[in-house]
Amino acid sequence: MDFEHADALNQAIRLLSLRHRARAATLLAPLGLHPGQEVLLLELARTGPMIQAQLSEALGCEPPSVTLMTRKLEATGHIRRRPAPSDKRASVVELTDSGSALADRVKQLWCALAEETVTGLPAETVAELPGILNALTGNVDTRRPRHSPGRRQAPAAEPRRAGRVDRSGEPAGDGADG
Amino acid sequence: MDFEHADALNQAIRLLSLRHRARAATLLAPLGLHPGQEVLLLELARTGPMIQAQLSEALGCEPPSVTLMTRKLEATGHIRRRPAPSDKRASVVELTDSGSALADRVKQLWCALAEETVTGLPAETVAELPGILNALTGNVDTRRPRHSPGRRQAPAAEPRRAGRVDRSGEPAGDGADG
DNA sequence: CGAATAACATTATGCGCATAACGTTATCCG
DNA sequence: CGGATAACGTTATGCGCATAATGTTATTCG
Repeated sequence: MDFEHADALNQAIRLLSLRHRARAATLLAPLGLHPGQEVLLLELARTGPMIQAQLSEALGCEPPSVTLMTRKLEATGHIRRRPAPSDKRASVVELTDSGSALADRVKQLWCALAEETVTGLPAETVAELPGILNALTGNVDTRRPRHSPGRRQAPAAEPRRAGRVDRSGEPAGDGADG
Repeated sequence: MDFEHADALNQAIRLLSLRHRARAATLLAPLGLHPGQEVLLLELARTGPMIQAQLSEALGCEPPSVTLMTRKLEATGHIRRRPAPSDKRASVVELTDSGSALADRVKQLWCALAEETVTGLPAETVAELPGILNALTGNVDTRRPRHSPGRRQAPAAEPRRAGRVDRSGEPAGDGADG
C-alpha cells in the first residue's frame, strides 16, 4: 500500500475517532457524563454487578482507568462499590437505582448517536459496518494478537462467564477466583 | 435502529479508536513520538510551513493541542517556530532537517500500520473504507455541520488556500491575514 | 478615528486513555 | 509449610484531547 492510501485510511480512522467521541461528549454532557463513562454504565446494565478487573476487561481498557471512573461515578451516586465477599483484593461494582435510570438515558442517546453516525449510508453498508470495524480492530489489537491464544485471552474467557454476580453475593467469590 | 445494533456500531468505533491508536503508539514509541504528534509532522511535511492556527485546522483539533505539541516537538528539535513576518499574533511552524527525516520514518510506519489494519479484508472493501469512514465522520462532525456552510467552514476554506507559506516568507503574512 | 469584534497563541484545568510501581491478597508448587 | 508467582485495586505520572479564559494584535464598521 502506498503512502497516500495508507494516510487516507489512518487519517479517516483518526478523524472518526475524534469526531465520534466529541459528538458523544456533547450528547453525554447534559447527563453529567464524559466519554468513556457511558460504556461502563452500559456494561453494568447489561451484565450486572462485577469486579473491577472484569470491567476493565469488558471495556477493553486498563485497570487504573476503571478505578478512576468508578470512583467518580460512585461519588455521583450512580454506582456502588463493595468488597467482594470471598476475595479481599477485589471490589464488586454495581449500578444504583439512579445509575440504572441513567443507563436507560444513555441507551437512548446511544441509539441517537448511532443513527446520526450512519445517516445517508446504504442499509447494506450499515449492516456490515460493525463486522468490518471489528475486523480492523482485531488486526491491530496488541492485547489479543490474532491467531494467538495469549495468556490474556484465556483468563478473559473464564471470568467473563463466571463474572455474572448473583445477588446473593456468593458467585461473586467464585468469579473473583476465576 | 434498535439498541443492540446501535451499541454494536458505537462500540466497534470506540474499540477501533482505542486499539488503532494504541498500535500507533507502539510503532511511534521508538521514534520518541506520541499518537497525535505524527499527524502534525506529516502535515508539515506535506504542506510546508504554516501558522499554528492553520495546523489546528488541518489536524482537526483545537489550538491548545497544537500549542503543546509544537512546544514539545520544538524542544526535541524536530520543528521550529518563528513569528510570522506580518502578523504579530501568529507564529510559523516548520520542520527542521531532523523533523523532515523523522517525518519520512513516520511515513513508513504509517504504511505499515495501514497494511496491518486492513489485513485479510477484500481489496474492494479496503478501497471503500476511507470514503465510508469519512462519511461517518461528516455525519457526526459538530465543527462542520452537514449541509450547513457554517461560519467556521468559510474561513477554513480561505486560509487553507492562502496558508501555503512561500519560503520567501511574504505570503505567510497574507495567509495570516486570511 | 475609535469602539466593537475577531483572530492568534497561550495558560489553566479537566478528562479518559496509557504505563510503571506498589502493597495486599490469593494461588501455585517444591 | 513457605517461597515464588499471580491477581487485584490503587497511586503517580504522562499524553493528547477538550473547554474556558486571557492578553495582544488585527480587522471591521459607524
